[in-house]
Amino acid sequence: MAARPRDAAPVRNRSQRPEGAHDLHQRGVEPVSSLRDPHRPRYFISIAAELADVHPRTLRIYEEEGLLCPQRRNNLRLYSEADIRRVRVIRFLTRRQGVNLAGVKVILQLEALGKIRVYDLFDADDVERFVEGGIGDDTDPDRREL
Amino acid sequence: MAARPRDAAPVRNRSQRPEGAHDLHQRGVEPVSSLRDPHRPRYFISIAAELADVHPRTLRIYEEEGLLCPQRRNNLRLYSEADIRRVRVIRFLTRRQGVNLAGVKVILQLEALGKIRVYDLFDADDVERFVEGGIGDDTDPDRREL
DNA sequence: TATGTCCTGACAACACCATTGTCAAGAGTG
DNA sequence: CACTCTTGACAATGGTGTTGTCAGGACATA
Repeated sequence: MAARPRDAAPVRNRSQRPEGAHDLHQRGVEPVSSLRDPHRPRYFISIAAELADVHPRTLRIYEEEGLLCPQRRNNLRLYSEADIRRVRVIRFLTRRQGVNLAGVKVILQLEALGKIRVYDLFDADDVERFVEGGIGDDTDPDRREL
Repeated sequence: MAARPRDAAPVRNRSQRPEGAHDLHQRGVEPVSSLRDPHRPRYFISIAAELADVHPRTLRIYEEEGLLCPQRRNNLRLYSEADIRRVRVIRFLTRRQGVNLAGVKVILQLEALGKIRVYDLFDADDVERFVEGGIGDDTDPDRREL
């Protein structure tokens, strides 16, 4: 494989983190909930892609499709942990359940309306494997099972 | 177009109707509800396909996918009006909303669980155009609007 | 007997979808 | 300067949904 092109399989670059991100990565320090606000925009697209296990190009497409709406700062997308979790739900529905994006939209709208919870629709362990796992604490969900 | 091959775009053949079907087609006779039991298996696959505006091959695939379960008599599929209505809902979700079959399964399961009604999720007129319309009285939904 | 329609299992064509890849040109940051 | 971001665009690949078609057999009807 040649030199890694731009937006290729993402590699974490700490310098990309917005203000405050470093604090969250001190090993063994459990962040106070005010630091772990799940809606706080904190990750650049390459990091969010890595945490969500999708391509940055895919995140841009999800936004175009109306599935995501990350905040902007100086026209840079900043993803929150809630955004990342949402992408993981989408990933669960598309990869694991084979639902296409049109179907995902319907299902997520039902969840937004409070009629369902994706968690309750499928095997909890199955959903958990896709959706939960390190975001703020940077552990890889698959690696956690080792 | 050459001679119509088997299972091609369906053409109604009255001889295919199971017992009792003729009674329902007397013009101007409003059937008693006991005749119009929506769960009564009454239509061969070619007629059901025509009424649902899909191909017989598609009905067989829906059955394979677990989306439909028509009754059998002497190993012949017999579809009820409820079956046909269900196919029309599937058609609405796939053609109109672009949802794939995996997504349709999730949505229909939610309806079966009583959590949602597909009718309430979308514009009622839109759903109506796809789902309602002559089944027992053999009017074509699109033709009704003329 | 002949015809029509059904059955299962199988392969295929075509249009569309989802994800990724790549590119150019520009902007911002260190 | 190097890196990463932005938008807009085109393309490759594997998968999906619908339809088409085939063979061989079963059943009903004329």
